Amino acid sequence: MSDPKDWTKHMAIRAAWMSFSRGKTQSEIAQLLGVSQAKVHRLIAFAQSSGLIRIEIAERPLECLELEEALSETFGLRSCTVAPFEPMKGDTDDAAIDEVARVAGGILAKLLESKQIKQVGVGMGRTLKAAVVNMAQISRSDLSIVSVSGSLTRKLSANPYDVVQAFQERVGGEGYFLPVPYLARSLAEKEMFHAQDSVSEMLGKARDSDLFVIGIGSLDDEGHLIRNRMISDAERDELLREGAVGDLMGRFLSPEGTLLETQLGNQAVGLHFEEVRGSRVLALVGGASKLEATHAALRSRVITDLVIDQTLAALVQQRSKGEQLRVVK
Amino acid sequence: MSDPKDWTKHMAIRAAWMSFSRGKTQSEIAQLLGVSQAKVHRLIAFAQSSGLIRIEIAERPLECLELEEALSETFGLRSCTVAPFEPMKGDTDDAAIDEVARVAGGILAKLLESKQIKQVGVGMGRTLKAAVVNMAQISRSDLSIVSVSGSLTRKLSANPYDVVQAFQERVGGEGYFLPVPYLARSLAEKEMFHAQDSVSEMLGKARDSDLFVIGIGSLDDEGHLIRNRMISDAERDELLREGAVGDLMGRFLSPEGTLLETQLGNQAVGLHFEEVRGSRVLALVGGASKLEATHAALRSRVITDLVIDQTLAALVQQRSKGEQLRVVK
DNA sequence: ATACACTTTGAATAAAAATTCAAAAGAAAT
DNA sequence: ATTTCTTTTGAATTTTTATTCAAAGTGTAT
Repeated sequence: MSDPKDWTKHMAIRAAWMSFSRGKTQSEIAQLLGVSQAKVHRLIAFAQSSGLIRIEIAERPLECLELEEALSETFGLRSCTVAPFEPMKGDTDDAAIDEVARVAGGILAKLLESKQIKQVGVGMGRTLKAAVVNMAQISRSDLSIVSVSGSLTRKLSANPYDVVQAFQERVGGEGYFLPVPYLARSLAEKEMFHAQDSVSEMLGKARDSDLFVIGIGSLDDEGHLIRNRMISDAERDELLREGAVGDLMGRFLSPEGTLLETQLGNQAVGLHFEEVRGSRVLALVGGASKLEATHAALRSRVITDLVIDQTLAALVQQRSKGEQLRVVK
Repeated sequence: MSDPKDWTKHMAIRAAWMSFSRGKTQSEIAQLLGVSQAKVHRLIAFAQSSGLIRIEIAERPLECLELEEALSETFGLRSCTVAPFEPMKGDTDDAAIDEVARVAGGILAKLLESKQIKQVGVGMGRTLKAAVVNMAQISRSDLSIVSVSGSLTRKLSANPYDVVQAFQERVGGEGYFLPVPYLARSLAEKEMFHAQDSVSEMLGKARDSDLFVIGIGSLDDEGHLIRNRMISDAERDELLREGAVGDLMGRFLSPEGTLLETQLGNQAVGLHFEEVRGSRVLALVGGASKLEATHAALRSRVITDLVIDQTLAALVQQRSKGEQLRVVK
């Protein structure tokens, strides 16, 4: 009780109960706690930011439910969850990603609480990382968390190592990751990695996951590949010229959702998306800038479960309707 | 979407997401929804009051955890949960009961979500009713909910019928209750009831419950027996003279937690607490006025699991320490 | 149609929460 | 011990939320 960090947490919990459960005002709480109203505000803010307080809304708006049904139907999904997100002036793609992460955090927690799933394969990306951070603590020390791709990337706080790490913190299971790069420098280097026993064993293990949780990468400036300098601008331009619209587990996709045979795609160290086809694959994606990539990824039919924000969902649905019309013509 | 009730709910859900998840102000939401700020406030208030929004605080204050441990130890409880409740000027026992109900609602939902429990026996009382109302909706259509006592009581919205009903609404299972009075008018009448096949069958079924959820009754003006005119003032005085401090499943208790052989106690139609000894018995109790009754009930050692408010818990703990000292002396 | 009771609405206002800012209190380095 | 830099604090203020109240709307009985 003397540690100042513990004291803050303890007081934050007391303040949170008085505020949220009893409905007392910050001034009343301040009086009881012997601090200022501003301090009470800070305590409650701390409680919220450190995840001590979880606010759950039982239902999603009709608009979302409709999109869920439409997308499930169009892309043959086993489940689809559309995170409510009505765009308002002043918010960017980041806000959409936050919403997806929040909703996905709840879904992941529920999914993993049942002991059906014994091993999850995880990809990389900002959305994924945020979703795991938003996940409530559960106890699943029997769960294995395996990275499906190479885990060495310069800096980048959303790298596989980091996602696995965060996952482990929340569920208490065992984490595995590949100490090799995400993208090899050459085909030869990639083959060298894959030839190593430790790597192939790891990938073999990853392949056996009961659930894969992955992101969808876009090729614009917002995409993690660009943003984190995993590919150069020249390489990006090359990919765009070849018709790539995004990546799924490090492999590049055409707008039709088929694999684009490129040099760079073959340099990805990790599971190929064709290797997980047929397994349960949960994709998390948010932000309007991911439209092309998401549409392509869904058309690949590898994804079985989707969490997506409302705005992007509406765009994808609209796009797929357009495609259908064009085909009919 | 044209039904005004549905419209309100739908808009409330939209507003709730924007407010709680996105952190938008009511004015921003009002603009998007095309209504006034006051309306947005009302929509969010509606969402909260109708249970669409659930706020969970991950941990309880240290004070509560300490009391939980102390009470578990003293009264041999399998589990004990102390609902945070630091008394502040202006709140009555009702506020404490609310807190117990909130916390208990969460515990019940979690307990029943696992399919371990196939049948619950429920008692009566305000606290119980409130706890069930606070329970999140779960799907357990295989669950049986059985009243452990007679269900006919004049008015009184916390009667067994009502508790079973509310329970059923939340979990979707089957509800059973006894269409006989809670307290018979005489011993003869009670025996007549018990002699009926339907009644004895029902009680037999109730006895097989995997979990009993009950309240603890006090004999002061706050107690449900008095408040709802289930016993007359004269009867109450008689009970007090005989040394009764409260009731457990309709039977009256001495301060030591032993059964008080009284006329009235024998008129209770329903399971006797001795019939559930050894089973899992979850008691819910809140409010400082229940001190004597709670202490006695815990001493009976029938209760295995307890949800209690912080203030009452502290009082009970203090009282039991006093008793111990007196014994040592 | 008209009167009556009862809701629902939003502008205005009161109350509470969030932020700002300057002062005080701690650390870290000299 | 002194200086410097960072952090923490609460009074004051701003911003947001909650309540009040009068007006408009809705349904019902006559």
